[in-house]
Amino acid sequence: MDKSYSPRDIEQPIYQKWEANGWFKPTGTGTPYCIMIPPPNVTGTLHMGHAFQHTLMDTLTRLHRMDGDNTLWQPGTDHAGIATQMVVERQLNAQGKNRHDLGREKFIERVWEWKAESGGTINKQMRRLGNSVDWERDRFTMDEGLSKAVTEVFVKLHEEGLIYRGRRLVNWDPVLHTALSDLEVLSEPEKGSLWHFKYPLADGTGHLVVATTRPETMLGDTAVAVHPEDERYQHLIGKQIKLPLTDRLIPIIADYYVDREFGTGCVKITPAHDFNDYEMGKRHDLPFINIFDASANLNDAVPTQYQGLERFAARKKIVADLEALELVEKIDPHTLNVPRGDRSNAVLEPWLTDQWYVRIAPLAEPAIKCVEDGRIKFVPDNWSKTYYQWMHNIQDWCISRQLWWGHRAPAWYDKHGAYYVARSVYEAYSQYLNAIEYPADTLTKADIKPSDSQTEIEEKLFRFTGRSSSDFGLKQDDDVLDTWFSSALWPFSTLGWPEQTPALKTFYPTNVLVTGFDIIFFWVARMIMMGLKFTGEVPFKEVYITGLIRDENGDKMSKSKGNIIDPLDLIDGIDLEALVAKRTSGMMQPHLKDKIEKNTRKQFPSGIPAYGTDALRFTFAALATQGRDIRFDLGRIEGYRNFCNKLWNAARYVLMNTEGQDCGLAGSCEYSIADRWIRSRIGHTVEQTRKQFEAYRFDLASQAMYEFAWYEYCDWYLELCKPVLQSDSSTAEQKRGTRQTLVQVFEAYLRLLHPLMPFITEEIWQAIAPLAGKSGETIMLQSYPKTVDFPIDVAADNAIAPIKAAILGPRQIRGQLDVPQSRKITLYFKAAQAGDWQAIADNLTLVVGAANVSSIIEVKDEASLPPTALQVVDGRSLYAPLKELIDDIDAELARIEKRKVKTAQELSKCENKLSNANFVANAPAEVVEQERARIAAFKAELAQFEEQARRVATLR
RNA sequence: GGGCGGUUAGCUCAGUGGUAGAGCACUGCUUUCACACGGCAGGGGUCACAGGUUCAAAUCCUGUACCGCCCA
Repeated sequence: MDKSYSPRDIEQPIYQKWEANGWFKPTGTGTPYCIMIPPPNVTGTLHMGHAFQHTLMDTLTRLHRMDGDNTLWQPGTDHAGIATQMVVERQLNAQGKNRHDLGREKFIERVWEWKAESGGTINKQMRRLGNSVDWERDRFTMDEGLSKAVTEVFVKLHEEGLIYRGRRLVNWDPVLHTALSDLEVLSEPEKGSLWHFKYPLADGTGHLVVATTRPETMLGDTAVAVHPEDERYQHLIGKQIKLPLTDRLIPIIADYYVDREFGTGCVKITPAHDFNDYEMGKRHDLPFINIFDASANLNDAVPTQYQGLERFAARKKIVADLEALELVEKIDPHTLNVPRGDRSNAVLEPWLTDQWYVRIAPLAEPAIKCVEDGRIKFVPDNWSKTYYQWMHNIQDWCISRQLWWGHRAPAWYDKHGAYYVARSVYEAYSQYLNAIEYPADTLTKADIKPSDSQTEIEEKLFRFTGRSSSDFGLKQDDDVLDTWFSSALWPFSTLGWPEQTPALKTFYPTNVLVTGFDIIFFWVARMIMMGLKFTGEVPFKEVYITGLIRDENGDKMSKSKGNIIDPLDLIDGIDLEALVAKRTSGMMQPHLKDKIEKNTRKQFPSGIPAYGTDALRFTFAALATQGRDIRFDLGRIEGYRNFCNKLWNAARYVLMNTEGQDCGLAGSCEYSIADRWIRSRIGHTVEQTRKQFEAYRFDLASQAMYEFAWYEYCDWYLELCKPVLQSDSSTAEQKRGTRQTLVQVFEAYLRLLHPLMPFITEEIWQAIAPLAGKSGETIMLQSYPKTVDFPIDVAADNAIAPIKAAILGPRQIRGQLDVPQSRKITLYFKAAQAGDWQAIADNLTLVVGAANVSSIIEVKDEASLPPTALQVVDGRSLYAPLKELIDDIDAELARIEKRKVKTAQELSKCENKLSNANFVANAPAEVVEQERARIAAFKAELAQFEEQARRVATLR
């Protein structure tokens, strides 16, 4: 092994070997275990959140694979309708073109080209992250198979009346010219105004005052509403208003929906441009006057002087015109929720259109039930409440989008606007002919086959019937479906549904979904609904909800904030200039550039060093607490990079002491107490790690592994090995026992750690495994360690305590008296319990070597000691002759005093507890006993310090 | 308005009834035989606040304050 740890050199060759050997594929034997990747946007890149979740998924995947399961981690990407279309349109804009210049077909070709160009980025990133997905099963939501699933689901839902076409208000994006679902609307409070307008009564008896936040919609008003019990307006109900700026008369109606407290208590009603007014319009049978076109400019339903005006220009003009008519009573500042599109950020308009909807209530009910009855479990469990709350208030889902990129709705229209939802154009024609009572065998007679393209079908049909396209042709719906509609089918469509494939039978329902809480509604809930509907089973048994990765200030990472960190930059490192360039290029809001540059230079004055994949992965695991927000700070990853370095060097040490030597593979071995102890500890660590992984506590699992490696194996065991291995007095059996333990424990530990840190463990394992008698091409297919492999050894755990005390005592004395650790001293040891001295005596070489003392002497009577420094460790007293340490008596006295104060504090805490009669009476006996024992120990310690102080003082 | 979460060391966070913890940062010592990306020793916290339950509360309950997220 190289002298220094260099992740850059080891990681990618290892990954290539794994992939080339096909080791990521399910083995075909064992219990099936499957995780579906949440498909990222095919043209995007993986951000920190992806890298985080992928780490957790890969860890679970590797763990189960090593545990013998038939393991599949299913990869893939989605087509991200709006996002992708926007990117390609922007590319066209840069060339001074738009999508309409190209036409639909050419435009879609362009998108596919762009997908081919950029689509590899994510897969490349995943390989760098070590993700062990089955690449041969890579899927894309627009693949033929997955598209077939989309069509099948659409047709079936339509057949059952669960998909319908409806004309109603939708959230319309006037910039992107498409409808959006409720979830894609972001409402934020924004500063605006509340305009108070006088609306004259038609009978000339005066006016009333309406308050509105959207003056421009007044041209579409078809009523004014008051609360039915509002005493102020009783006399007006039923009268007519002469709507200013128009010639219309509109009624004054009464409706309980009106909030008497808001504004004047009179509300203008614009049924075609407000969701609440829409409902009221239906209740009162009001006209729906649509005053906007698709870009939210005023259309020809308004008086000529306003036609063609952009909506906010219209607002200004209308207010000005009303002012001229002295119909504006007042304008108050007002904060209102403004709905904006999550992609375009444009202010959305409620707009009357025809769209496809999924009737959601019948799907939601079983989806709620399967969480209630535990067939699906959220981890942490709290998230089920979020899920319920949304599911109980769920609205029908608008699934059509007026885009070009996506799955086109499988519906065909005839010239009368009647539509035929069908699995193919052939089926559509067949339905159509049937609907218009054309002879049923026309298609067959015209020699039309189900596999024919639309062009072929129509050519043959028109030739056969002698009719024309304009008269007889069908036209497919222009709309595409919400990307989430196809994502909702992901757990079964990727496995081959609607075919009953072996993969589907084996891996569905999948085991766990790992995702962020931000897409519980978008995705998780919809997968559950669709999974239950079309397979009769839940799509996954558990949903592990991760926190969201934020920057060091707790802010969400986003391109516009310029605080994004590319996971690959943490792996490879990046210099400051490149980082600044990356963060400030291709910005949507160029005016933020200076600020972003300044912040970046401040936060990373010398760029980002290379930490390697393993350190990054370990950091993610350590940060995977149950909290909702995860602040990513470089200090953490640096610490875990150091951990990698520690492991690397520990491996070098182990190899230096075992390579080419007898590691006891054949001959007999004698285990030292340290050997037995570390075997017991790795067993304990295996148990903890398995338990925490089981509970998705990646943070606690990583902590258990970190602590074992650093604090037990490196800090203690490697040190305790040295005396045995270096001493001439230890026997061959003893040396073999220690060498064997060194390699066996380390080898097991590498397997334990492998799912989290795949690369460094593989690299080291290749060198260590043969010495431990293990063979195999790769660590990733070895068995995951089991607790029974290293049973707990209570006797060894007990015996190591006095040994540790004998080593810590002199170390602490030297440290506290500022004496170099290298100075050899005589050590006096006073036992705390039976067996203490025996443990020391049995391991004299070990202790003398590790403690760096010249000799250890058992103390029976303190009076016989020379003047010494005292340290109490874990109840055991350790003395070292002062003359071997220092000349300064006061230094030792001061040190003793400090220890004394600490002990006295602890003692008084315990005494307070025990002096409470209720405590003694009510607390469990063992707790009381424990307190009593602690008091005794503290008292003994205090007495020793006092005696010590007295004796040392006499030296003055 | 409804729902959910947070407040523990300088910073980032573990810790669900019984001796307050980790990483980073900080201080001193240590560059010799795995590792200075190291070792050893050490300093630092009335666990947001107020009540309550309990022999015992960071932990359970109630309320308050502040911060945050989701939904309407």
